[in-house]
This record gives sequence, C-alpha cells and structure tokens, in this order.
Amino acid sequence: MNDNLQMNGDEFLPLRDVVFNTLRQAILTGELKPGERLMEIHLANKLGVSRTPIREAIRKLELEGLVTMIPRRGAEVAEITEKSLKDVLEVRRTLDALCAELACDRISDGELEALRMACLKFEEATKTKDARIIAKADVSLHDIIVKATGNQRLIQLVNNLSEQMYRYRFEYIKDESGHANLIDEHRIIYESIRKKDKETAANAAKLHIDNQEKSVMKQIQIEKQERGRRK
Amino acid sequence: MNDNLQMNGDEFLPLRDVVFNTLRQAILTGELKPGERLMEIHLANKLGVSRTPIREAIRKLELEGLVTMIPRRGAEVAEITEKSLKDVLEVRRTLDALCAELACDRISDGELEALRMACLKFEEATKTKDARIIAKADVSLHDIIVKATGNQRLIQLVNNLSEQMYRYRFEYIKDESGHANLIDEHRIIYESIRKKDKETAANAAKLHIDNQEKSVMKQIQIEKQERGRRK
DNA sequence: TCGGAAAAAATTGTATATAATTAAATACAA
DNA sequence: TTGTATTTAATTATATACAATTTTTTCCGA
Repeated sequence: MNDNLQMNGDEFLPLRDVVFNTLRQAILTGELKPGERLMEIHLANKLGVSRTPIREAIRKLELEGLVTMIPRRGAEVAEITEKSLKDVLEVRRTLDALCAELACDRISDGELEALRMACLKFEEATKTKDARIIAKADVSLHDIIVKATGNQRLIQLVNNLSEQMYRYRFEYIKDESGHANLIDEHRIIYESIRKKDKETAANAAKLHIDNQEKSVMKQIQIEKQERGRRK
Repeated sequence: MNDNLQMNGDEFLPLRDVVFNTLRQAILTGELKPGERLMEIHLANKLGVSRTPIREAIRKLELEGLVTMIPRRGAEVAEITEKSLKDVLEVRRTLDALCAELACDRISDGELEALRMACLKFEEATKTKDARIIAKADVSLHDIIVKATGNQRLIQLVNNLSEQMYRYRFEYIKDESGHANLIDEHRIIYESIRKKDKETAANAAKLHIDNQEKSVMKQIQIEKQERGRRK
C-alpha cells in the first residue's frame, strides 16, 4: 500500500472537503489502486485528522462512483472494468455532442476567441511532445466548449464522467501519430461552432470520443494481458 | 417546519442509508421545502439517532444536488429554479433519446413483451384518473426502456435526473386532455423499439420530454405568481 | 427609539469513546 | 493433516464530548 498520501493544506475548506479532494486525486492518479481498501484509522493517521472527516469524504466518493462500499467492511477503490469504461464513454459521446450543439447556440464572442486560441495552443503543445502539457491543453480546450453551454448540470456531469477515465487520459495523447488528427478535429469543432453548424460540431465531438475510446480500450487490453501473464 | 419525519425501519441497512433515504424522500415529496435548513441535532432527535449518520446522509445528498452546503452554517434543501429545471430537462432529453436508441439494439424479447404490457397497463391506469396510479405506470414503463440499455452509468444518471423533478411529476399527468397523447407516444416508442427504428424512437422520447417540460414550466409560472402575490 | 458592542445561545466541525460486527488466528478433535 | 469451534484482534457503526464559529439576544449609550 502506498503510504505517501499528503493533503494540500487548503486552510479555509472543511477538513472533509480537503480529505475528499486528496483521496479523489489519489484514486484518479492511481496512487490508490482499484480494489485497495480504504481503512479509516490508517487514512486518519496518514492524513493527521480524525476518522470523522475521513468517513464523510468516503460517503461522497461512494456517490461519485470512485469507491465501493461493503457494509460493515468498509470502502474500497472501485474496480474499473472494460464494461464500466464503455458505459461511461457511451454516455459521454452523447453529452459531448450535446455540448457542441448547445455551444453553437450559446457561445459568446469572447469564448469563441478563447476557443480559437485554445486550438492554437494545443497545436503548440503537441510540439513539446510532453504528454502532460498536451493533455492539459486538450482539457482546457474542451472546458471552454462545455462551459459555453451555460448548463450547470451538464457541466457537472461531463466533468464527473471525464474524471472516471482520468487514468487513461494520457493514452490517446501519447500516440504521436494521432496528433495531426487531433489538431484537425479541434479545428473542425471550432469552425463548425463558429458557423453554428450543429450537425458537424456534434459529429466531430463524437468522433473525438470514438478515437479516445479506441486508445483506451487498446490500453485496457494490454493491461489485461499483463495481469494474465503475472498469474 | 415539518416535524413529522419518520424512518421506515429497514433493519439491515446502515442507519446512514436509512436516514439518507428518509431525507431524500422528504425532500422529493416536498415535506422538506426548498431553502429549509437541515439542522443536525433537530433531525437526530426527530429520527432518534445520533448526529453521525445524519451528517453522513447529508454529505451524500449534497453530491446528489438535493441539498446545498454552506460552510459552518450547514445544509439546506436546494432551491429549484426555473433555470436548474431547464438544465436538467435539457440533459434528460438527450439521455432519454439515447436510452431509446440503445434499447432498439439491446432490448431482450422478455423486456419487449414487458414494455408492451406496460403500455397497456398505462392505458388502463389513465382510466382510474388517479394521478398517483398513472404516474406509477408511467415510471415503470420508462424504467423498462432505461434498464434495457444495460448501461449502468446511464441508468444511474437518468434516475438521478428524474429525481430532481419528482415534485413536478404529477403536473403533466394531471391534465387529462393529454392522456390520449401520452398513450399514443408510448405506443410509438414501443413500436419503434420493436422495429429497431432508432430515429423514430429517439424523436418520440424527446417529444415526451418536451411535453413534460411544457407542463412543468407552466406549473413553475403559476407558483411564481403565487409567490409574487403573497409578498 | 435606534445603533452597536458584548454576552449568550445555537450550530457546525472535529475528535474520541463505546458497541457491534466481521475477519483472522488459534486450539483441539477426528 | 484437515475441519471446526473458540477466542482474539481489527474494523466499522454509532454516540457523545469538546472546540470553533456563527447567529441571536441582551444591554447600554446616544
């Protein structure tokens, strides 16, 4: 088990929220691995707080789908199965398309300009060949579109769904041969939103998810084989 | 404030879950009104438990969007605004359409037969003119479609979104002049799923939500006027 | 009467203590 | 050795205690 958990001491948030963020981050980055038990006393000692905020944080993680509760046995990090990822992506495909369509109607001039800049920045980022930088540029580009919908519920849902695949977000970025494609797709999305062409925008958004799905599924297969070999 | 809260004593669920269900039910039925504060000691006394399970239940309600947290002030029942309802319905329209499409591909023969029966039962239910019975028949019909997608995440999300409008679910049922329409729409959905006609199924599902939106928004306007008059 | 400071009360946030339950270890008989 | 009963330890579930903060009330002076 990893014992290097540490909290980012945000002074003004209740401890339960700090713990919540810390544990979530640890799960998403893979620091806490699927199947690993979350034991309250351990975590409390590790993070230097009492069990109460730990428990409250775990309740929220449960509802977010990041941990699984077994009554009277406690919580463990939720397993990510191929099926659950496919389920997530199936919903995201639809919601991302909706975001693109809504953005056509509702995006402001300022946001549109920001989107144009984000496309350029992404292109720049690919030149660094640093997956973290590219991923960051990609995320902030999509954030602009999602926020432009002005639909708070939609924003929250898309963020939550993205979160579920955080661990795999590098996979479709790593493959450098796909970068040109990504740049093109971004440009198409930008252009179609600018022209208020909903159908093209929605299709481009879907294609984007399809590509993501392919690389994630490839990665899952690799991990599955690795697990098989270890046994 | 309403003091008649009572728990349904499910012996084998942890108290936090019993409290969670109790509070959720109370919020959805309007027993706890928007803006009303949820004070831990009060609720603990009312329900005959300590503050701990109350707090844990509130954390989950927070993430479900049914309560709003204000740090060091506690939780209150989330306000339902016109905007937040529109946001919810906008997402639901898309997800319900997705459900209908996926159901075309994945519904089993048994589920299809159940759907056919549910349509008939709904038609029967309208004859009773009892809104609760009709609403129940409507919900179980839609449940069949949603479950038929086999997508756990989608099922969870649609249920959560439906929940947000629980209080208004009677409004579009009450209007008896719309019943013939509803029966027709259900039949179209059933027929198009049977024929695997995704486009028709998706459109029918969207239309269904559109109609729901109309009656909910009408109701909201009425409530708004009533509030205005009281002031 | 009004405004505002000080005190009191109420409420949340956090920690700890106790009870109940489950999992693991041990001991013993077949 | 294996299977099972019994004990022990670990862990969660719940309750309570204390600290910190916010809200309300009270009281005093202008």
